Amino acid sequence: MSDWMKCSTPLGEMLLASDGSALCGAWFLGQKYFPLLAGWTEQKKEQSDALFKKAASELQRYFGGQLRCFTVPLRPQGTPFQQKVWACIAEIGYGRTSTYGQLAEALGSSPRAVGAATGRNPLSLFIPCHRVVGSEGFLTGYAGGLKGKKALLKLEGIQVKDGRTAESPPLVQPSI
Amino acid sequence: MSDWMKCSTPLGEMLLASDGSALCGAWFLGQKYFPLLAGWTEQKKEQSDALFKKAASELQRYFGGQLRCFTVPLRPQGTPFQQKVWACIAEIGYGRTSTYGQLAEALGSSPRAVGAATGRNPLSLFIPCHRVVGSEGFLTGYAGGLKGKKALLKLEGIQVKDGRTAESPPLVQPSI
DNA sequence: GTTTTCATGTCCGAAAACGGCGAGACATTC
DNA sequence: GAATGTCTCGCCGTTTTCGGACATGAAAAC
Repeated sequence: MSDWMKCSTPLGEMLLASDGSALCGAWFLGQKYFPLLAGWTEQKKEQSDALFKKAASELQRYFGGQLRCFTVPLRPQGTPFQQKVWACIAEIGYGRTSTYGQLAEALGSSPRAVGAATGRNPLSLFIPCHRVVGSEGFLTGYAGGLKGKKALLKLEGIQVKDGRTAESPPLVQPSI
Repeated sequence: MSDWMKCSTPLGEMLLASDGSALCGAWFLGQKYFPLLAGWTEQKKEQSDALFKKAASELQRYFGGQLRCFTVPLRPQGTPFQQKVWACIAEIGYGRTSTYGQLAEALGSSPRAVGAATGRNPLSLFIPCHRVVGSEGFLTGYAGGLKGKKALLKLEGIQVKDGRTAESPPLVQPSI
């Protein structure tokens, strides 16, 4: 149950998906995990349109450096564990980073599992998984490519040098 | 998401479950397949109460021989295939029987698969799976015990002798 | 410094096991 | 010959099991 639209960003084209009342997908074209959603009733079309409009506008402002916190309603779909991971990631503030290990500890899970769940994030950018890096600050992976991850971190004011973030052990931090 | 109540019948105690707007479970205590339903909001309590009242009353009249067709709204939960099987079973009229094989043929499936789905019927009595017997009329199985199945068939006017129904090849028949 | 080795939790796909059956093949009775 | 009984095998949807694959990290070995 989903409507979708394309939307272009400095990192390449994205696909936005809505379930009628909230954003449930934001993928880079051609990224690895790309669930195809099915089923769709005409009636939700209008609400989706409004949603997309807002999402696209927020993206634009984000990339312009004029927005630090998304307000589109989000409803990512996944397993209970994945939802928990994504919820944790959502709390990492703009310009901040956290590590797979830290998230794992907070969740009483393992870094590996967190990594896997992070990789399935259906809401690139909106759920800021680009703010999650390896324990030593290495970027390790991103749906939009490591170059994309680097660009995003730089946009948010985080130095990336030699493939890793500058500040040694990054900290979790609630958003403003 | 379900509220429930106990209810006693000549075949033993039953548990009735509601999802707030329809009956979604009617199990004999201690039967094999007994899905535990979770989650429940207070607000649906009242509707459920009315539902249960009606269900219990219909059961009583059914056992008294004064009711041949249940009218409580049903919403059994199961896989698509199970739903189809249960829908088929629901069409076997009072005092009639069908076989696993006949149902299988009607569904383009196999007797074995139909048997399995029948065994998971969450709405004993309301979905009259006691009217489904083996190809030779043998009773083969029932959540409330074979004795219960026999008693129900007898109540509906079907002879059971030597563990099998009298009329040789039973027929499918729409309810009145 | 590196590199290797291992432990880890979760998810996914494939494969196997399991039924509230039935039909056909035989053997065994009258 | 029937009429009965036992056996085997096919049937097909579900459930269970198992084996990898991972956007990791910590410790041990060079």
